[in-house]
Amino acid sequence: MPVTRKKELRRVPTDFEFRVYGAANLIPRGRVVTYKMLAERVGCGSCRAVGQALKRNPFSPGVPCHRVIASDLSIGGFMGSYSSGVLERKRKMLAREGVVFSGGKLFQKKRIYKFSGR
DNA sequence: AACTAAGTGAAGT
DNA sequence: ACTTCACTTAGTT
Repeated sequence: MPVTRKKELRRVPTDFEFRVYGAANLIPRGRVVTYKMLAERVGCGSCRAVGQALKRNPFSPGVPCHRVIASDLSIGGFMGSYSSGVLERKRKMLAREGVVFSGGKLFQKKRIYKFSGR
């Protein structure tokens, strides 16, 4: 068999997904954005849609999906899970970039990256 | 039609 | 003031 593709797991990202990944890719190291902001940036009125796209992120290490947090400054989810372990990993990654969480919330608001232009 | 890595508001503590 | 719960929203698959 020529192709060992696993159904839709490796399907080509849709236009919408590319938009989301592109926006996420603009987030500098040491900064974070909220799902809502990302949603607005990609012209999407639904933060959930963004979450779905990030979840299926094919550029896992490339696109900094771990720099996207919830609007209430809580860490949100990661890889489709809210498990302590996974979230812990996310927190650690962010901490390594200087983004510190305290009490489950972002410590410094100034770490929030504001999308500039348009 | 069903799902979602969210957001918001309300209520309780 | 902070935490928890339930409902709603908009968009994707």
